[in-house]
Amino acid sequence: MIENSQLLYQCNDCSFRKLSTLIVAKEEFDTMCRNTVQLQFSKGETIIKQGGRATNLLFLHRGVVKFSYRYDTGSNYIMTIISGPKLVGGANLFFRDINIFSLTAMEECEVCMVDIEDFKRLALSNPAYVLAMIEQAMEMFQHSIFNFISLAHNHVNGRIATVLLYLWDQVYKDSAYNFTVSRKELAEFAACSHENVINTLSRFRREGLIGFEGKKILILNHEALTEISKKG
Amino acid sequence: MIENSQLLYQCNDCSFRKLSTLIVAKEEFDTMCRNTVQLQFSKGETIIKQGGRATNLLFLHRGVVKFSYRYDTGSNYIMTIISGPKLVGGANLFFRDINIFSLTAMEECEVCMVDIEDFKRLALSNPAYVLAMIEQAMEMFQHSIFNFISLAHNHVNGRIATVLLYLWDQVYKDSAYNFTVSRKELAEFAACSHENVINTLSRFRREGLIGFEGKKILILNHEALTEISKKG
DNA sequence: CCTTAAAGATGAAAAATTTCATATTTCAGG
DNA sequence: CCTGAAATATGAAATTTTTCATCTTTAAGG
Repeated sequence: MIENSQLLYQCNDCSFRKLSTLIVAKEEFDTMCRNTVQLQFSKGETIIKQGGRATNLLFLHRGVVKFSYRYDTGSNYIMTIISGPKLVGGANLFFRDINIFSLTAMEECEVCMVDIEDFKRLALSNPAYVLAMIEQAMEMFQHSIFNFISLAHNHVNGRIATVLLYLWDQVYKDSAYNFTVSRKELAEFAACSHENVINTLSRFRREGLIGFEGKKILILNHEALTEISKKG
Repeated sequence: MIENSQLLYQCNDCSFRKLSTLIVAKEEFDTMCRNTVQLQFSKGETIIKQGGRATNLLFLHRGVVKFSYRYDTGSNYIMTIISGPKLVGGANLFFRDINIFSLTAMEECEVCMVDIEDFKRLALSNPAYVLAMIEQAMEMFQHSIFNFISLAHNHVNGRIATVLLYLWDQVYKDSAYNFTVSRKELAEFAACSHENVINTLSRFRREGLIGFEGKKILILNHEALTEISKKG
């Protein structure tokens, strides 16, 4: 457990700790966390910077973050968006020294940064723990892959439908946050121009597939969108 | 070691065994392989079928294979192409029961199929071995990711350049095989129509960037192609 | 409350891409 | 050697997508 009087919340409530201590002893887990820091990030803040050193394993307690890749030309591509509580940093943190992507808070986020060496120390004495953590990280990866497949196969229509459904079903459903991703971010996620996103969203709204409530996006016809996501 | 008088080749020469026994004892490795089978696949044969059960860890000794995803509509997308010797099946085999992709031989292939339960048994007693294997599998994954990023960001020009360079640098260079991927397969890899591949390859040839030698594709101007891969 | 910047919206022109029609080449099998 | 299927090639029409110009709305700061 983290020894700090100014903790944002108590480690007893931590879902990462609960999950981990199903496999490793509480004492072992708390030893791993002796260099761990709890951090808070506001909307738009960079948590991990592309090109920087990967020295921590990251657990997202609360909030929504995006993984993005930036080109020399300045354009961005969003690989995936996820909400906590979830282990992040399997793909780009586990076994690479340098971060491939940036990680940016899309909502107020609470994060624990575990020292990667402390994690490896525990991992080497607990093979089952490694397997469980990798499985966690893979889950996130698999979602990105299906998004990529949609990208490779579908036209913008289908790509935007896929992205909307993913965000609705996997990220914002049952979450305290509103589904309020900007058109520009949706464009970076669906890999098209932001004008195309704006047009497509307008059309989806005219057709009654989605609705707007202020900045919030609502899925009104899940089946029809699923159909578009698959076929078009 | 596999006890079989009709082995395609001897386990003493196996690079998977050499790599593994840097970390685990020879006896442990050979115990893991007691249910392992050596198999040979001809060009076009399916090694692993999308939707089928994932019961084996796969080591590609020799040959070239493609990972592909098939839609209900019948269209294919090639996720990546790799050449042996390499561990395959990290992403779709390690921690999923059902294969997400198909694996198809693009050349004569020699493969060892290790029972996943036998692997897990060894893994649970050797955490360092898990880490090493995951790292192997991640390497392959990272290549797919950069290909996906090119897909998301570039026009067909750049995507085809990226794919050609990847195949030339990572798959066919220093290999006994010829770079003879069909236009249709290149299209499935670069996510565009095969006509577009044909046109683009013709243009690249006219501009002296690539050359054909029978069915074989040659990269003539690596720098120029790299430029296109980055900027276009 | 005003000002300004950013986000959202719309339509037309330009560019990229796919589809389709058609032709040629290659290659395996009878 | 012939034949048919598959791969390669080419060009034009149709479609999709981006780019650009312009405008409105929203949100934040002074």
